[in-house]
Amino acid sequence: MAVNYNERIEYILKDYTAISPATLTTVIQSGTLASYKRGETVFLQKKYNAFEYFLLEGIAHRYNVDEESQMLTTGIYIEKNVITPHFARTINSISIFSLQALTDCTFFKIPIGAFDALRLQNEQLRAFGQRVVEREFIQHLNYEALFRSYTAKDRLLFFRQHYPALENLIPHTVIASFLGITPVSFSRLRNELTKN
Amino acid sequence: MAVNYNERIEYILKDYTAISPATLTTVIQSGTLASYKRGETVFLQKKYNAFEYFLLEGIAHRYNVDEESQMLTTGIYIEKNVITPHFARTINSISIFSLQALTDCTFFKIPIGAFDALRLQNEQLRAFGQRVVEREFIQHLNYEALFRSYTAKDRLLFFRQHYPALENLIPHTVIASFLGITPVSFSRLRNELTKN
DNA sequence: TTCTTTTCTTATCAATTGATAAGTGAACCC
DNA sequence: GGGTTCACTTATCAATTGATAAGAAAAGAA
Repeated sequence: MAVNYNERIEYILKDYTAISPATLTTVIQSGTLASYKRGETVFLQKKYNAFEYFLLEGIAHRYNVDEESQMLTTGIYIEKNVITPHFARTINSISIFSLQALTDCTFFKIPIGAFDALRLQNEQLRAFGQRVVEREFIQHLNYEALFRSYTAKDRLLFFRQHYPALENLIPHTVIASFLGITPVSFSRLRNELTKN
Repeated sequence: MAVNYNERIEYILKDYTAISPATLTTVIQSGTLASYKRGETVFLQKKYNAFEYFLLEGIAHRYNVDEESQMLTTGIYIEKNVITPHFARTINSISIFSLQALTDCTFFKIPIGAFDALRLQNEQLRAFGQRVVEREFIQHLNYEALFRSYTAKDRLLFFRQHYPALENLIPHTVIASFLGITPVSFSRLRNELTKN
């Protein structure tokens, strides 16, 4: 079953705001497709990057590496979603986290200069960019509450609601890291929740 | 001892980027001072707000109220700092959190329209705005790691490093909420850490 | 002042989570 | 096929954290 990537770009844009056919065409012409195999890195923390990304197919996660070279997952992206925008994940275009494909992935990527130029000309794309940022902050707010006042079990239930079926598709170590618990605790909670 | 508020506005601006005397004057003329007594609300979640704020004197915190009307503190602001910028804390100028004075506070507030206009004309203020956002995201990243992979004791130590002496100035319930632990656990950790 | 209220501490016990190690099963390599 | 590695589970025990209640100290009110 072949995936229609242009339809997915349209889906993502329209998920945030109204987009005319002309705008859609302009966006599609401004970027290119990029595919990554499971495990490959899309961009690296502390490295230069100057693209916006739409995740068209597959699952990816963002992570940071701490002093003891332990990987910490701080976000998970599923298909038909935008990756956190460039301005919010870089400083002077230097990434503050890494992005890795957890399954085979296809992205649509647009050079940041081209996208900024489009936004200047196009009201719809300005609105799109603004809505993306708004959702990003709402999510941020949810997570602030989630990690401060919910138990690990609650966080797993939250995860299952927001990322259904993902538990069977990506490594449990990644999910456990994302939820802020050890893989052993994660397995224990899974066991406990299936008993009910 | 009287506080020179203009000096503090200058301090805050220059803490982020170079600011000329002319720019400083323009900023000062664009806003007004606003004072709040301890316990008073500066702005409320789900209410309209259209200002940028500099905290010149005092301590404030941002919080949200959950389903069980429990207050959850998600950020603490100390004097000579900017409050999270308008675009990052509102959706269509509706606040996504509340801000409350924890001690008597004095803010410098600028209507968002006036500040946006200044930024359009003034390269220094554009840079200022950008740096504020950058620091905001860096802090966000720190907290993502802090709550996912550090213990409550580590978070308290982090808090003491970043907010020295604050433990004696604001309610412990606020700090405990901010750290994601109960006030009882907070007291226990304080006790444990003084023994060393 | 005295009384009341609020804030913080301490104690006890239960529940959650982590650390470590061993076991199971699947995937992969030769 | 056998053997190895990797991912997940399960078990045991220790450490952390929460819930509840009671006590001590500080702040406010009359």
